[in-house]
Amino acid sequence: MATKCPGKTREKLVNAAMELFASKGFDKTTVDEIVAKAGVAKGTFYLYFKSKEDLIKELAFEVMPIMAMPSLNDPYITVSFPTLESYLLQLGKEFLDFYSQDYRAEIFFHMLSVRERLKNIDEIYSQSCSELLREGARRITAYVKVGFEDALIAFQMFLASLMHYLHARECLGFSGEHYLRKVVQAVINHLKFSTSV
Amino acid sequence: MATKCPGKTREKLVNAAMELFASKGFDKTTVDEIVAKAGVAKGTFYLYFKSKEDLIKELAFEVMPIMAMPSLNDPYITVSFPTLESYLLQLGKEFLDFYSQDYRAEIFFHMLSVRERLKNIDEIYSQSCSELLREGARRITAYVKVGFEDALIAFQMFLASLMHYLHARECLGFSGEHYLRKVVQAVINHLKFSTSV
Amino acid sequence: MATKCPGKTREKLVNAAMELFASKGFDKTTVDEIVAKAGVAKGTFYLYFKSKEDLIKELAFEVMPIMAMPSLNDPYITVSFPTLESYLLQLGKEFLDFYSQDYRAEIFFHMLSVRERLKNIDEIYSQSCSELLREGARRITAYVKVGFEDALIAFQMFLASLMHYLHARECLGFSGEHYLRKVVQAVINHLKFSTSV
Amino acid sequence: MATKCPGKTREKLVNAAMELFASKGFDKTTVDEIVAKAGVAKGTFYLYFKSKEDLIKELAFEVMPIMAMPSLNDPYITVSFPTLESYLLQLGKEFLDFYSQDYRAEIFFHMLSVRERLKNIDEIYSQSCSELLREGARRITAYVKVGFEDALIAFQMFLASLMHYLHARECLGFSGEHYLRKVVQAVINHLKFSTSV
DNA sequence: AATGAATGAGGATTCATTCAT
DNA sequence: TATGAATGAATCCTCATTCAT
Repeated sequence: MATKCPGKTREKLVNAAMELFASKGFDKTTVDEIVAKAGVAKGTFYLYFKSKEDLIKELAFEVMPIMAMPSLNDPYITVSFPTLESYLLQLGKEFLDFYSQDYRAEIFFHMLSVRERLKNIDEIYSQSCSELLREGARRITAYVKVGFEDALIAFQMFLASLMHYLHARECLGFSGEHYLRKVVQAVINHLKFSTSV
Repeated sequence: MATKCPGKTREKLVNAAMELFASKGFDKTTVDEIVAKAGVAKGTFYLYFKSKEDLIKELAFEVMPIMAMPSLNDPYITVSFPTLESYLLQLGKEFLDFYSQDYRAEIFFHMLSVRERLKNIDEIYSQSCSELLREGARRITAYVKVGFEDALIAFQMFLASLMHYLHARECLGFSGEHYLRKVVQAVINHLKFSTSV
Repeated sequence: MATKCPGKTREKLVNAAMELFASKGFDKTTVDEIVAKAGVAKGTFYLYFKSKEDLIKELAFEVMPIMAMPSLNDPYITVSFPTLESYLLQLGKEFLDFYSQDYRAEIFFHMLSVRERLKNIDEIYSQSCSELLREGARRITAYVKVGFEDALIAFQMFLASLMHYLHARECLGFSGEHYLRKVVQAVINHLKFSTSV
Repeated sequence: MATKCPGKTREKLVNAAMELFASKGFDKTTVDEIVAKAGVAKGTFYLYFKSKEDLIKELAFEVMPIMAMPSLNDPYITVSFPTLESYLLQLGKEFLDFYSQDYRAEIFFHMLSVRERLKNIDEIYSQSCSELLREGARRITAYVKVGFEDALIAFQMFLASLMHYLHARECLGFSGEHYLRKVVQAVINHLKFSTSV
């Protein structure tokens, strides 16, 4: 009954919850299940979280799309990725890899659906989404001569397509990589047009 | 206490549920609330639906994206819309109008998030999504000389962008119409490239 | 499982709760115990009461001192009880009889102690206590020529003594009847003095 | 984190508990709250008290009516207070002053209501109440020529009236002093009668 | 003496579903 | 068809107490 690894209890709870939320949804996952999976007692949960909903906030940030694209914040990126194409491929790969851990996609869609009810989550999402889009657009303008608005639309379409793929995979029949290449190509094509015009 | 308009009970229940699901989510909406809003007795609910989940299936189909684009199935459409651009603008307008009734978008995202758990819904979604994408691609090929796969990607990006707009609206700051024009333009640009190559 | 006596469920719950609250106190009595004693299912409790505290309000009024003295509101009382002494003896007897059902006294003292926390109960008590004192004083003035304030004090002392007896019984060693006679005599004595002056 | 003033921990706990019990009642006050208010750790509580109930006993005695009337045990009192009237006024003043610290009255009523359940408290109360009444009666007989039983009744009525005032204050509308004078007068009046007869 | 993380039995409340009328 | 009282399993959360440090 003693603590095997001190200080890890919170982490154990978060991980257990993550997996359960992914497979069953927030509302259907019980605190009982979380603590059972984490291997701690019921009361322990409430030492670390005020309530079940409190835990949700903890998870919300971790599955946001902005967390899925670390290269978006790497300042030396233009060096490693000389072309926009290679850069977008990198971002796309990161995104698909990140969400290939099923529970992340599940939780993220859950976020979207409960946004209305949970103000905290709504704020986290709105803010991180804005940041993501703006940063993405800024990066594009570093590669190609295009207006910010066009870059924004381009990046949003890129992001939207990746996101849509997460739940339309089986309807499309393409592999992630193939799909990604096609989408990047489409974005590039479109941008070429915007710049040449 | 007698039914004023016989035969409308089921409809009243469906409408009540729709609104409640949209604002509170499936799991948080109780049968009590549904019957209260519908103005019928508790037991009556079970005359029309085997269970709460049974009702969900009823609603699932109604908020699917395929229902949002009636023009996709209109056989005479190429007449009214001579160009791909005008056609996509029409589809996009229909889509945004359809989901401008907030509860539809809410319920749809809810669908996505519970798909894993509710096999029925998963099937409905997969099937209708496939149909939608394929029909959209087919239509594109009627306008421009492009391979089916490219048309599929193009249409999926179009659809994905519209869908993403539903929850990224406030992060973008564009009006629906402006955004739509930009997205259609991007798709067209890309397709021009694909065909010319 | 069928209802033996329709419409009595609420009453059964109230009675069961009354007895349990008396012997264990509000906080220590569980809803489980109440429904077990009432012979209904757990959920049934919440059909009739919003919460456990809601039930308390129901009981609060029933154990108030004003309920213990029905003769206080009988308009023909001066006929049956020609002297103040006989009238006070009657009121006192009613009071002691009422609270001889132990649970009433227990619940009443509980009320006093939770008054601060439960605004509803505080209001019920304050109002019913005012009414009781004022009516008692009015009755006294019908028997003897005395100012209202003196009558009020006299009646309050009478009431206070009876109430104190409920928890000081074993410290005094008198029987209820003997005690009552003494108290009534004291009140009468005092009033005689007030009037003669 | 070290104790600034060693040996004061127990006292800090008692004081914290006193305030909390007064405002929330025993059952609703948690050990968590007590230690938080006292500024010590959870485990420390159990160094000083076997259990929460153990602490209650500690407090019970401190709020008993007998503690409210120190002059009752002063052997030189007949010197300072030559008349019964002046003596009762003194006792009454002490009583009202003592319980004017609200939490004492609150806790005392709480005691009364949990007496049934907590044998320890019941014993403390019974004993201290007996002592109080007997001592009060004895004092009265030192002033006036009256039988012990009559003195007992008189003192009990005096005490009961004061106690009743603690929760009927707002129903009466008198100031404490005015009320006290009236009650003392009534007791004196009654005793005059008893002796003259 | 002091700490505070961990415990787990216990209690309030919810809600989908049934069924006698 | 329609009703709504009754059900009870399921779930969230509390809190007194322990114990290794």
